[in-house]
Amino acid sequence: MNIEDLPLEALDLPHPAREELVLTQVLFALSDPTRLGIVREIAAGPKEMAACDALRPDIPKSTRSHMAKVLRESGVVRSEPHGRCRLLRLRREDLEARFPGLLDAVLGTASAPD
Amino acid sequence: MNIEDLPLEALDLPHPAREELVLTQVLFALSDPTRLGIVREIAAGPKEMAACDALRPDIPKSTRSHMAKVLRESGVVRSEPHGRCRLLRLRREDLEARFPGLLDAVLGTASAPD
DNA sequence: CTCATGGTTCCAAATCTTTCGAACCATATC
DNA sequence: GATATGGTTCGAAAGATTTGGAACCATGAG
Repeated sequence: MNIEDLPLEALDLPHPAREELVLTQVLFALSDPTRLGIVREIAAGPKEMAACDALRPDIPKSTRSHMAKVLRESGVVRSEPHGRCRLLRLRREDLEARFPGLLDAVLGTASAPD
Repeated sequence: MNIEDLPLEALDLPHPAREELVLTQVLFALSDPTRLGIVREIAAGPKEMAACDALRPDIPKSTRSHMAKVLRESGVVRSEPHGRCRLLRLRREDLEARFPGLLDAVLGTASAPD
């Protein structure tokens, strides 16, 4: 059974359903360089929050958590418990369904100097 | 001679050059419902600021001007003097060159309820 | 069970954005 | 030239977002 098939309620933090995604909120979530950096990092596959370079240096826990929250609440990312860590997964299919081509366009752009 | 061919310095307000466009700034400019509304309105062709529905109701001049400014400074829009008015023009080619597919993806989405 | 780790929540401070009045500027029309 | 119109700029107030410390929670490892 795949995590995608679980009802969203099964996860311990609230995630918007696909139909609830709002374009302006998604654009806002992606409009911050650090958050966009996280998204780029998990584009190739899910990644533990603790392993994200964009979150690592010396950023306090609460700040990192807040960044993940903005991505989660906008529906860009799914955050699932994974042992002691949290796995961040890009909600590719949901985003593609609601906003076709958007993610590819955003990720397709060379990352520097954003 | 086309406005597109003029050096940016020829316009009375500063516009970033194509190479200077920054993805996160563009996304931020588009992440506000009113500003996105303006962009949708000028997607089919340039439009006078004064004719934009998104700006019309009872919004004070200074507020409207500020909204146009955010779009202009991020490079989403070119604002050219046009008689007494100002013509807003979507910087399609520049955006397409820097962020291929982004604008289509953003505009392709049904506008409601964003 | 105990501890370390990774993360969340709550809260307050700092920062950034938005809003809008007032003053001002430019163009078009009379 | 005078006036009306559409817009900019400035500055201040209101509102949102971001940052980070402290307390807390859950899981995995010992």
